Amino acid sequence: MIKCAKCRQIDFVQKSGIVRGKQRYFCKSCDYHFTLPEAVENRKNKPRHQVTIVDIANELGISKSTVSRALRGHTDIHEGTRKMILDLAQQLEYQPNPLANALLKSRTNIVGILVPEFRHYFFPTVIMGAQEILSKAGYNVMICHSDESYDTEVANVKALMNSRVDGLLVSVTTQTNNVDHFRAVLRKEVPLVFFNRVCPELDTPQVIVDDYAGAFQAVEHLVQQGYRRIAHLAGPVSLLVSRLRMKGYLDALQKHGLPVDNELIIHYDLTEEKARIYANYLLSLPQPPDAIFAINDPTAIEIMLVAKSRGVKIPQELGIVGFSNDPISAIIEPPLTTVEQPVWEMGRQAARILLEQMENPRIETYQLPTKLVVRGSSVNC
Amino acid sequence: MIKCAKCRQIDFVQKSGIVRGKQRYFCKSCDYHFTLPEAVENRKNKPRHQVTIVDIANELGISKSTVSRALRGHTDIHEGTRKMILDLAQQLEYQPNPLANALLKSRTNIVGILVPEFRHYFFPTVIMGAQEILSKAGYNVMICHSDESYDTEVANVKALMNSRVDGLLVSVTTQTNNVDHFRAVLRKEVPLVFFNRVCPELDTPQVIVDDYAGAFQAVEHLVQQGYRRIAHLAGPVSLLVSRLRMKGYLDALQKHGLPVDNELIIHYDLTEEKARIYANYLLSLPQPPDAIFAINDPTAIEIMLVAKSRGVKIPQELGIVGFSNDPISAIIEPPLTTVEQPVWEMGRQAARILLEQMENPRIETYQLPTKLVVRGSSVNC
DNA sequence: AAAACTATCGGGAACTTTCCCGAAACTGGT
DNA sequence: ACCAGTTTCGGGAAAGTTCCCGATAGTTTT
Repeated sequence: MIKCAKCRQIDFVQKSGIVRGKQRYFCKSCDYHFTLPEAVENRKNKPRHQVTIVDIANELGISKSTVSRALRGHTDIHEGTRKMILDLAQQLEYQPNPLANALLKSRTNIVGILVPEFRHYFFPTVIMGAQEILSKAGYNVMICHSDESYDTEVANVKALMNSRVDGLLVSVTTQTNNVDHFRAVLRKEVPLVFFNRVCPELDTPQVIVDDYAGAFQAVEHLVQQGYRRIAHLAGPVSLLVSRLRMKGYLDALQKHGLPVDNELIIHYDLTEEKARIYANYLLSLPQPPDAIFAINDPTAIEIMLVAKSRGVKIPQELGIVGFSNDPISAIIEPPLTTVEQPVWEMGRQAARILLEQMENPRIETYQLPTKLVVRGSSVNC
Repeated sequence: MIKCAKCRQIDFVQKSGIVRGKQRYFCKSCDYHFTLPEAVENRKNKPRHQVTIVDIANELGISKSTVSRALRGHTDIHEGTRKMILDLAQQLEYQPNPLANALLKSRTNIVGILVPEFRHYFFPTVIMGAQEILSKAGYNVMICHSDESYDTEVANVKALMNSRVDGLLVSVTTQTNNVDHFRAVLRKEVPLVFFNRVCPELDTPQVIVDDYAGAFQAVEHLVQQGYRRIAHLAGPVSLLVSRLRMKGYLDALQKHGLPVDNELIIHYDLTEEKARIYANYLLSLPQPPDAIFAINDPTAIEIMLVAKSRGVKIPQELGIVGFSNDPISAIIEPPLTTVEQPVWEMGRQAARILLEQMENPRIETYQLPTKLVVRGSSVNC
């Protein structure tokens, strides 16, 4: 009843157990185990055949090597053959499969970008700048945001690395104190460039703006406008930006012989709620400040809103200066004095450095200029 | 002097041309062509060996199939062996190569998101919502922005498809009239979901908000506040959102017996410059409007700025209502009345539908609710 | 006309993983 | 000891490219 799959005889075939639910047989004659082949209809529903290089080769009766060479623009090929191949490729709408290429060369042509947040003007704009350069260079971009959470950042770095990105552009969270996950990236020799919120303790390029000079100018401007009791709502100490702007603030005070009052210096985590809380705190001090230098524009704007709600007049009773020239700062009433930084250019620059890093690794810190933009929130006339 | 690579004799060897810069030889004895092997140091500098499944197999003296099964949590394997493999994998920090998997299964676990711009609150927020759902489902996200350019959009779709994304989340540009590039996506059976700026002519799911009701309420609110000559600065006719909000505007006017003045209806391309130009145009009309319903918040804000610069008082001389409740609209002075839409939720919803689409394709339009948020810019008391 | 080249092409390994299916090594029961 | 049945493992194809290198046919040189 059962024919041996090999010798086609039926006499020596006997049952021999069950494998994966299917009856197995054994032919004593040819000493051969086998199971009955399934109906072919169970052929696994392929997703839809893609036209490949082999299809072209078969169609033309040549080898896939030749097709590959033609498509890659290699020299080692006859002009006629190349034309033939190119024409057919076009006709069949051949699209090379980047996955195969990536597997072979172990490079994906994808760059990962990791930012802490996405809600304000700053990071989306940096990303656009970076994307401009990267897509020109033939790279795709994979964007993650860590939502200011250290754990998410670690997870994202892992996910990006697992996706085998060819490089990483990163701005860390306010919580990032441990940088082991970035060390792992460097250990695997994946190019890594930090921007804005950088990691100076790591031996890899960093792109920042001249935070010190910007902060210094901002505070000096406040002094020149006659403000004397200038507070600073700063970012977390973990961030280099915070420390640099802080130093600019302190040095400007010192230059003009103003005392440093620790009561007026607050580090916070850059969340909206905390900004409001500390703004309220500052304004309800027995001796409240007559001006506040904020770590960035969103912070400055929260301060303005709090001041307004308390009936504190800007700039008469309170001067305010922010940092980064978010478009919103020109719109708000009164318009916000702020330190302009080339945001878009920062993305471009970071991308360029990343690309260069892939060719010839070099560790350097790049600094972009800042410029004070004076508006109504600080002109005490 | 030259030994034949085959027979090891030297007598019959003679030169036989040059291939790729290297001297080639021919052995008459064994009828064999050969070149001298290069020094091995030229071995191509591999990027750094990745630990693979084969490394584990070799280390343990078992086959790669077994390792694969163990790692994939297959049942067909001895508990002891599995533990051994898992332990070694952990020790070697084995990371499966998603590229090989992608090539084999032809799915990348990447979803492409394509938006027209990136500068305002809306799209980044939608993206965050989508990302939340998608990353939970194990997908990475590749983001492109077309910068409101049709050509860039086409190029981006092509790039994304070429990267073999498993699905696409799209909001089209203001210029998009031809949708052949999306038809190509559908033809390749790649799941595609539109959101916000949708393509109703394509048979694929669309996620929108109740634009009609939102617009209707907004305009009705203006009427109830006593405004009688209400203009509408609308988006391009190509976008469904524009048409729906327009219909809401018209119907609200009609319901309250107000005439429709075509002079007061302007379609524009959503750029800042044009917004300013048309705002100025409206306000310098012989019979200027006493209120403007703007297609979205950025437009409304441009109008406010223009009005301010012309000394037009808001809301006394000009009522303004926007659409989408951009956070900036609560901050600006006076605060902007606007139609709130669940932006974050729109991203989540679009992502969920895309995921469902991958399992069982179904064409449907999903509508999220809107809600009027009344603020100072329209309360004419 | 042999020798020395050149231009062009083909074969097959390699990249890493999954999956199919056959096979060996057990387990118990007779 | 023999057999049915089960558990566990290995071999090898497949996915789509690129690249190395050997091979062939035609062309020029001596």
